[in-house]
Amino acid sequence: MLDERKLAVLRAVVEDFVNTNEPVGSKALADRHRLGVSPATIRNDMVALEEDGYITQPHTSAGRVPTDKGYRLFVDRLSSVKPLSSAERRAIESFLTGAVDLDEIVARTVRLLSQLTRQVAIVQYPSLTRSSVQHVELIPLGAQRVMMVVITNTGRVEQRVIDGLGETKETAVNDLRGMLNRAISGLHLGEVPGAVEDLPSQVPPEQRQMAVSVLSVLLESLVERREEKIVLAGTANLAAVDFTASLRDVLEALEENMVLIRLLGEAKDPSMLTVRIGAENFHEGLRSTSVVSADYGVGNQSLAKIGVVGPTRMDYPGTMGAVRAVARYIGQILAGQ
Amino acid sequence: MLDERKLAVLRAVVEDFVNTNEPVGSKALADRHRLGVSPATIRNDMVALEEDGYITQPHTSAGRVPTDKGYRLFVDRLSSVKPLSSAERRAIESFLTGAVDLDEIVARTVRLLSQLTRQVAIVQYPSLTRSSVQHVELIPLGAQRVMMVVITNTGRVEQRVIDGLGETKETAVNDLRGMLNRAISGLHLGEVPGAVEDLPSQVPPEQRQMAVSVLSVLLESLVERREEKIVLAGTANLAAVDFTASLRDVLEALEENMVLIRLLGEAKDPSMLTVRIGAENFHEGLRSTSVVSADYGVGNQSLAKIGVVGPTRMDYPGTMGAVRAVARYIGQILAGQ
DNA sequence: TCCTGGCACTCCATGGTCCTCAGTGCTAAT
DNA sequence: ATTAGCACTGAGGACCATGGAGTGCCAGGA
Repeated sequence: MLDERKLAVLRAVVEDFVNTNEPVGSKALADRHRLGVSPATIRNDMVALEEDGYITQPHTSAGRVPTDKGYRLFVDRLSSVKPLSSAERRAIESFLTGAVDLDEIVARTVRLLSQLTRQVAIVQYPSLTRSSVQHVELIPLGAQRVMMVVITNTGRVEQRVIDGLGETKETAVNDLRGMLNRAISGLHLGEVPGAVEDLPSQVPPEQRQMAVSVLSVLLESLVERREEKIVLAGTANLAAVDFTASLRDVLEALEENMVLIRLLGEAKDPSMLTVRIGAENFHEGLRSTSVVSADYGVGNQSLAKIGVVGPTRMDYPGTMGAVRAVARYIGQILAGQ
Repeated sequence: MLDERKLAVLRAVVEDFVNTNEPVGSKALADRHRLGVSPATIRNDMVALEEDGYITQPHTSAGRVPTDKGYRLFVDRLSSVKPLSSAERRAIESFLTGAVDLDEIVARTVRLLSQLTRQVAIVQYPSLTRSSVQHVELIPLGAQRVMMVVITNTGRVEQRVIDGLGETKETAVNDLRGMLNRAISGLHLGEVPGAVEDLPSQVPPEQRQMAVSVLSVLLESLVERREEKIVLAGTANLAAVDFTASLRDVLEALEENMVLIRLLGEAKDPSMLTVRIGAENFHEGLRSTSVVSADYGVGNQSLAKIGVVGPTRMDYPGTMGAVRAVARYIGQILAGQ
């Protein structure tokens, strides 16, 4: 069983290993931390911790290194999220003020987060799923084509060119625009398909083909691509880390949008910090990394996630603090927009 | 002076070094290439080449390695751009067909280029500078705000929310939209500032403030941010390379948008391939990389650039071939849109 | 005059040996 | 239960010898 002191030893091992990146021995522990016992006692505790799988030795006659399970216990029970320093708070404010549009908010956020944590930061664009339609615009481009622009209440804009409509009259486009907006503005995106279902039957037959084309593109753009956009920054910070897996594998994983989406997607409890450690990640190339992620949104409505990817050997309290703070801050910015 | 044979030796040194990543010696050269002379003769030529600074020895009793100057001569006079294999041509076609909008074209292009070259690819969005206004749309968002969408003939869409207009009437917005489109659609972006100069004087005084706000945002979005968007892919390919500079420096440089823009921007002769080798790059962190870049556009109008960043020790003919082919292909796609 | 074979030389890379030392597990004493 | 003491282990660094790839130079040959 793990008594108080063994837990203290584990905490000390994690902290020292994160700092030094070297296996930590019993003597070093006794020196640096006030555990009140001798190295020999610590050694006994270490044997117990090793038997339970929380720490391991790279080889005999080396110090101990935390296992994934050890980090997990550390995160769950032995550490608390570290609040940001006031300097860091100021950095956040100065970084995010003055962003003119959603693209810029996201771009700045991801850079900010990577600089705060000195790791790779990931930011997902606000999801379309939970947002609602603010306005749909149809803009004739020449005689054959129409551009559709959908604006959501989260500031996100989707645009598409719709082609091959045959001859389209300006007035017909205007009619359709009006009809569309009456039908769906203010609705949540999930409600859009139902709301437009019987729209084609309401337009004059000679315009029906155009209406159908426009609607199919509309549905496609809202439903199919909804979680797609993700931005990342700070890959340079990976160069400093020596991974057990190859750096190449990690970089490759990070270039796959689908991987990133799943990585952020697997949070259990929304509005909470989620930490996935080492082998808890589904992706092969990320077995030696940890992911700290959080939801952001306005009010208690979650719009999307942000996260940080780094070596399992990371400063969890600090990283968690930064992720949480940035997530909250984005929420405020978006609410203010 | 450099006679034919010395040039042949230099070419052989570059080719072998690119293949093997090891200093190449006189004997190996004589074996692998049909130079028709003995190793001793090659050695003499190498001494000459070294005196002129085209190759160098990592240490005595090692083979020779090309210098930046050597690569430069190789690129300028000793190699020709390698046409793509038919498999590669097919890859390009299948990769780019089916892209629905500009974002997707760019995203696919950059992945394609990085896969073809196995290096880091950079793609710049079509510049606004040389494109012309297709349509300007003003969309009221609630009573106080207006969204402006500018669509260019290259498929690029800029959008901005304009805030703090006070009470804006729907009809006033419509009037302004019509006036704007009459004034600037079809114009090159460079001509826009002149064309809208006296527009405020033409609107009724009570709407003048709104008009001024909208115009200032319009000019700002077109002029100030024009070259900003750049996308990159394939950083994982850097992991395989051992740089003399640190990998971190290279990754950091590649995360700076401004650096990338300058990197692509410094082409001398548009519509041609540009190669910058090693120290020819202005940026510290990129001293051990080479950049191959090219313009793309429709007709003979250059819209923006694409490029590849890799180690100076790269397959120049192959990389140049891929960059040129992809640049041409994007041109076609954009023209067809 | 240019090329080539021969030769002595240089220096890196490889691998073996030895040694140090941090850290361990175990035992006996407190 | 804790601790001091001690023998043991294995990684890593220093040192050295060796092999070999590659060189520069020179003298002889086309």
